[in-house]
Amino acid sequence: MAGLREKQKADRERRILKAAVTKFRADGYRAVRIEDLAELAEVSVGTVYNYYQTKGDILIAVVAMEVEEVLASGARIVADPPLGVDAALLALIFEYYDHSLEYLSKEMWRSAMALSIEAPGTPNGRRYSALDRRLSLQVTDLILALQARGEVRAELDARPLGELVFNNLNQVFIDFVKDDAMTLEALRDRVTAQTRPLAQLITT
Amino acid sequence: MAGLREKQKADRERRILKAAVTKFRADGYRAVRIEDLAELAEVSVGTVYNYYQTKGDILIAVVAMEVEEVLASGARIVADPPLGVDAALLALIFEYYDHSLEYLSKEMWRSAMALSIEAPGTPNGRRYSALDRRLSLQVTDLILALQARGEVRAELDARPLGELVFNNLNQVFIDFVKDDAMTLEALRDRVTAQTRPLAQLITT
DNA sequence: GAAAAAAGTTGAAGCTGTTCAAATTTGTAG
DNA sequence: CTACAAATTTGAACAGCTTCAACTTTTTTC
Repeated sequence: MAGLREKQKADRERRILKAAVTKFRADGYRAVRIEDLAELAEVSVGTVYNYYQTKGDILIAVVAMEVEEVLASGARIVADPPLGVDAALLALIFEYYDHSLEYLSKEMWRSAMALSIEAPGTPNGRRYSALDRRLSLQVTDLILALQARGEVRAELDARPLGELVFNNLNQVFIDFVKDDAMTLEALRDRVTAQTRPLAQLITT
Repeated sequence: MAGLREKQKADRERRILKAAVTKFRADGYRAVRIEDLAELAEVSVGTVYNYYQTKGDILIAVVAMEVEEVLASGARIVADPPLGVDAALLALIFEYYDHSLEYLSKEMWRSAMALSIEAPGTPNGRRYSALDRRLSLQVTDLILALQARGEVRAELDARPLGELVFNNLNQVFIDFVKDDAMTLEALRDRVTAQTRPLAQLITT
């Protein structure tokens, strides 16, 4: 089919998303007004709301692209983890962390996290939470892979362990984006201090 | 001194805070307008802003009262923890959880958490983060107490371990307030599944 | 006790996310 | 090609948080 209408629709949505990525990174999520996005995307304010339910919805769409990439990178590590429990866990965690600021500023992360907590029932919030869950499952998958290789004690239940590790790395990441002065290196150091002793405890 | 001015000032602040507690619990943080608080407290909208910087600031003040109480309860457990590493850790965690909904609804928690993440530099955000830090330190203190009693391996560093346990209980609590259908019992079960194996690993 | 200064209160105006009824554009039928 | 229907766009209107210049109350000064 690909009628004129469909083509224009897809084009408008693309333009709005592109405007959002550009503006959010340049001026920060907070400072950007819907009117600014509409102007840059060459549509009206009402049209923006035709494609995205709220301002937060636009941000989540941007964040989701980033997290999908990270999940793909993580899958490669789970498929063939480095030797050693601590090395494997930290490789996955650093993969998450190191890519985190590639497309998103700390301010954008803060806003996205705040949105997902404040409005968990909305499509936005659900979408963000679903991504979190997939990240958590990926950590569990890694532990399962390490158990299969005989590196992690077989009697331990991988699921709660994976959740524990993910919850910790996620909370440390929250602290990281809350503090504009904190470097990626400091972030790595902190998570290492907490993850390594655990890794040693669960190693066979 | 206690001049008339000081007395009226303290009285107004008290009335605003009381109005906030009442209204937030009754109608939810989101639904309450500053105008509603002003009306109930018998002041003008402008006066509310004279005592609190933002709407979020009022919420943080309410939440802070709650967390202070929880810290006091927690201190009693740290002073004389139950026997057994898992029992002691879970006693402290349950103390936190069980009191959490006494004065605050899930919606209020969500809003407060979102605020602290979104605006970490404001007095509000800093205040909330400081409370989190004190909670985290309390968990570390408990582990130190258990080490002193010889129940936790002496060679383990209590600080990162305490942070790990706190980060996990905090993240699980976030998931709890994000899901209106989740019960306190389910919350306890989840944190137990994750904390107990760790407790066993660190036990002497 | 009156006048001046200091502190605090007030509510209308400003700003920005969101809604919705009218207008426009695109697709379809005869 | 014209008339009609369906889908989409539009921007003015609305709501609620926040600001601030004018006003009121309390304190200080003489």
